[in-house]
Amino acid sequence: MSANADVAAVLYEIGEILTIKDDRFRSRAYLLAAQRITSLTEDIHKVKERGELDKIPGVGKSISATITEILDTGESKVLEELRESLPPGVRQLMELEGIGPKNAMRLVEELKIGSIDDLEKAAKEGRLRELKGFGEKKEQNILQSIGDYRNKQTRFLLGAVLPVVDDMLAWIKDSPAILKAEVAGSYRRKRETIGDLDLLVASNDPDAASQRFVEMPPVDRVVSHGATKSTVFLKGHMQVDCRVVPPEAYGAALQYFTGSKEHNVKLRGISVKLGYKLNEYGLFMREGDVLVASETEEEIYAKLGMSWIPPEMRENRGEIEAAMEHKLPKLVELDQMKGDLHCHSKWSEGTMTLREVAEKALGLGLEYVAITDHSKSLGIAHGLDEKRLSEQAKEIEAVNREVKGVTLLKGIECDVKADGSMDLPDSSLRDLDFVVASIHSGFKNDEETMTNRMIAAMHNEYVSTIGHPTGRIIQKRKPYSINLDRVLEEAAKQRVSMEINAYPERLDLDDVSSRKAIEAGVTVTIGTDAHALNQMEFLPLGVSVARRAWLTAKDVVNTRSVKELVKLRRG
DNA sequence: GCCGTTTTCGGCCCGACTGTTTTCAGTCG
Repeated sequence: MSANADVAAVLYEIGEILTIKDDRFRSRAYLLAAQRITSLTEDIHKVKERGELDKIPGVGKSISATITEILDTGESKVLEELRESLPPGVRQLMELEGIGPKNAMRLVEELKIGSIDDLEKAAKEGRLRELKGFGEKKEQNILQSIGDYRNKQTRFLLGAVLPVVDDMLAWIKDSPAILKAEVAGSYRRKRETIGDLDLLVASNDPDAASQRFVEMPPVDRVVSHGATKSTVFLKGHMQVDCRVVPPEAYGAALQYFTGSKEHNVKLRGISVKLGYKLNEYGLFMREGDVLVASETEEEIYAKLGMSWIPPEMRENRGEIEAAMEHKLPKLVELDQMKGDLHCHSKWSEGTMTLREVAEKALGLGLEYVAITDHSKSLGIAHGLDEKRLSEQAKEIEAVNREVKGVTLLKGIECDVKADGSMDLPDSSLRDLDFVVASIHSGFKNDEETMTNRMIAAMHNEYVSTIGHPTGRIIQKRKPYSINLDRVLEEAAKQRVSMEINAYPERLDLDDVSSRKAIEAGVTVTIGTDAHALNQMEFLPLGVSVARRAWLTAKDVVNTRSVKELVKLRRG
């Protein structure tokens, strides 16, 4: 899949530079094409071989030729020429909040500023105000932005912002001025990382509501504070934008601020064609500004001739077309999840006893949890050998007798050795209900080696699923090289599932690869990989990935009952 | 550059806030 990522990166950069050059429409064309290719589940080489590049939505003759050039030569003349046409330093300056293309160009061309360090020096010396339109205040803001930029964590893990959101909503809702509040944006779409939080508030007293917002305890600095729109930074450098709207416009505002931007642009284009105008206050007739819908998202989508689209799907990946034909899939829901299929305990590197796991599962409303401690090669994690595994089985049976209403499944997260064989003998695996096979070593091996290793593991008849199949750690470790097409083809043949690991740093497989798995005829299992009791609460994160991948209940093994699950055993 | 219930040319989404240019451009989402 890296060819898709490479092509998308080139198209994206072309689009970015065209934006700087104020070539709005060509820029949009490239950015849209880049986005469509990012979410393409098929290897773009195959599309090219079929001669169907221009059948990809947003790709026409010209971009199709550019893609061919990238795939054949690894380069793009269009991009090279654009890069050369841009004075050095412009793109770096635009990394700063408040500096856009216009000001970046002027700073570089008129003041010969070539980097953020240059800019800081000039601002401190008061030289920026030489430029028309720049004053003392702007200089101060630029210095502030440079400070933010140097401290900034670019994006936050979805799992890490959940508690921040809970606290914020509790504070906001505890005010009589505020009628409704929720977080929209990429948080509501459940992207794996979140750039900032978009808080939406319904109120008939916007001044009081905004005031309540900027007075939140964790606020470090107020960036802007208007009647209906305010922005703050929290301690820890997370940005939160707040919009206040009257309650009758709440649905329109929720739709608007949930995005994605590309989804909304497309929706507003369709509105125009139907004679409407769509903004954060509602859907209006163009003639005379007559309000058509605004209270709920459902009404707005309905007036545009569409089914309501779940937020996780709003990425302009074909969901609008599907909604117009009323052919959206019925996405898997959290309350359909009957169990957790990856969980550690004190027997290896977890911190909780089996009994605690069972009781926590009851509290979460689960019917079962697969106990999948590490196997013996992971000495550092106190992995289980044959003997301890059979001792653990006895304890599992005892807990199952004592704690009613939930079943612990006997399982293992079995290490896949370098040659693709399993770390425990079949005589041990045979007695288990659920086997997660995971690779924990040799991440630097080449694609052929890793792919063959994984495929060999799937040939063991006791393996149920492949754990965290790409090994990536978000923002820390790239996926190891595997040929996912080959792996999925073999998984379908061997009837082995692929895991969506719900641990916040992993979320592996990701949304696009999970979609690809289903298209290849492979089911997915969702596991929290919990090492502590509260980590069993990560299950919703895994469900979010599945929903972003358009998965339905039948695609996800966790929706099966214990009986059905045990029937799925291959060995 | 792409696209088509405005159809092969002429469109291409919409509004709030800031700073400073007394009427608006730039930036952001």
